Amino acid sequence: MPVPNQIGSHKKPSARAPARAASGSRSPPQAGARRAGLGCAAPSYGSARLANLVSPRILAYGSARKPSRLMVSERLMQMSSPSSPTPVVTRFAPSPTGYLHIGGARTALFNWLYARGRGGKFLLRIEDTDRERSTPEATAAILRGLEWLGLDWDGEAISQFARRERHAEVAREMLARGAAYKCFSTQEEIETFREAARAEGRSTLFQSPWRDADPASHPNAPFVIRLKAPREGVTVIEDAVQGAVTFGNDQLDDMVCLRSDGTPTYMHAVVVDDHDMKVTHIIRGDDHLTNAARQVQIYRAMGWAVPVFAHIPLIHGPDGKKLSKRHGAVGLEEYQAMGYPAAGLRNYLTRLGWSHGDDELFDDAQAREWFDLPGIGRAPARLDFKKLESVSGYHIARAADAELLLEIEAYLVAAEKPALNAAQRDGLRQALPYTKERAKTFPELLEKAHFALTTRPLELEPKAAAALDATALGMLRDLTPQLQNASWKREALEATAAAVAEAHGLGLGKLAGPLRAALAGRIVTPSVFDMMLVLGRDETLARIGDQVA
RNA sequence: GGCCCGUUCGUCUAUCGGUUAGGACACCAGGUUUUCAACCUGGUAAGAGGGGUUCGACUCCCCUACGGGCUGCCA
Repeated sequence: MPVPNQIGSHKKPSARAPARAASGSRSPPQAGARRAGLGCAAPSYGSARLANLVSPRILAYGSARKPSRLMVSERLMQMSSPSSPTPVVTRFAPSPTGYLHIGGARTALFNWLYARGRGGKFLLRIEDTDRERSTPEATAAILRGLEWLGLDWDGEAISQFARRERHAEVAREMLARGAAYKCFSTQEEIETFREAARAEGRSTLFQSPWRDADPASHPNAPFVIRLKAPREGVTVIEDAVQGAVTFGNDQLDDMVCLRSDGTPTYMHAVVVDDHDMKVTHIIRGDDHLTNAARQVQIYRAMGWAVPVFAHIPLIHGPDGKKLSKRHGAVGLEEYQAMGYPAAGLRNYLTRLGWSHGDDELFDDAQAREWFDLPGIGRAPARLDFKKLESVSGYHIARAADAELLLEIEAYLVAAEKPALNAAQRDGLRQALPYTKERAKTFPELLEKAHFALTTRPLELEPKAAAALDATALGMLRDLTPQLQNASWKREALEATAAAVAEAHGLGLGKLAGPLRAALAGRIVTPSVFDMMLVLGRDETLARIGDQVA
């Protein structure tokens, strides 16, 4: 687990490094030339590295069909080939407006897997520019969630809000480059424009009258800085998951980069931050696919290298609808509180919307090795708790006892259940080998380990009490002296029990039921012999004695 | 409304023009068994619909339907 991270550190070299250190070494921008010559009919990647990504066909005809996934993946492979030393840098950039959404957790997981599998970096950035909705509590919840899921990030989490000066600086530079302009239109004017457009059935995308205005005519009034986006041609996103996605530039308006109060918009801040953080691969929800087109225009306006985009489908609820609170658990913490092990959730979430052939169950090392962008599906996946349970059971069964114990205690805290006392912890530790193989969740495991957590006198469940009828008690009485002398080994105990049952002309099953009831007070438990081994001779005899007395 | 994305068993998915369309979860049946499980064996179950292209389409193209996203001085 990473050391607790501080938000908003200004010491972060990657965050505060001057822009020229990053962009100065890259190929010179060609955006200007392209805009003049081609009207931006073709994507103008500011980097030779990324130019590989685009097939000649796409470059020549922006509206060309999307290439097959194979074509895309081949180009991606070229990119990460040894000839390209660029280290992979991914990031997770949640808004701190609530809990960590399970879908967001999966996005973080994909980014983490991709970076970690390639010796790259996984960064965390908190998008807290919306001061109204951002809270420190939400940030803390996100960090806590990521730590629980086992997704460690490099360096300190970066606060986007803390970087607002840098965002403004870039906006001003765009202004200086002629790639942006000051817009003095008021919100009311824009609204009026939109209403009129709607009424006439025109596009409601705002067209500012200030786009080509003479600076001499600028009033002394508040203004926003808008991107001077190309109006002709198309913008193509070469997406590692969705393929080439083409947007007509007439669908993209001159978005606001800097608000009239001097703060950056999300669209602008992401691009600046991703560039400054040297992010090479942006893996995020496909609700950002359209945004990507607008963001690419900012990259081009600044002559920056465009990162690889991978827009992954969102997770849906079991009914196929967008995952929301009415589906039950949406926050990652709820999953911890339900008692799923982190490793199981990682495995399940990784497999949800991504595949590596028929592989279903794997550990982190395998996931890191196998995870790749072409394996990501394009359709939204539904949450299936049955499968989550199954996968979780697999991971509980193969977890080391010591770690399991720690995780179970953390679960107890998360679920707001009473903590284990020393005796219970010890009992659970001993019962673990006999219970973990058959539990899908921690509460289920605890239920099966109940016999080792409880103390005499046992409270009998009604069904357990019913199992202790006269015949049963008779057998238990006969069993007692045998147990006092038996060797406390599984085989010996089995033989002893079988002999007593046989003496009564019954099968072992007829004895096991009552014995189970006496030892655990319940009828759902591990093997009676396993329980006897865990309990020890004295406790076993005492519990039987409590019933036969 | 406009633009963009998606659609293989109930669910997650494999399939990269030629397969009896495979696996996993779930479900059903049987086996094993000291309960619940776990485990073993077997089974039911799928290419949204319609047109093309092709000797041959789940795979490529078009249309329709359905689902989702974007269309903000939110992120």
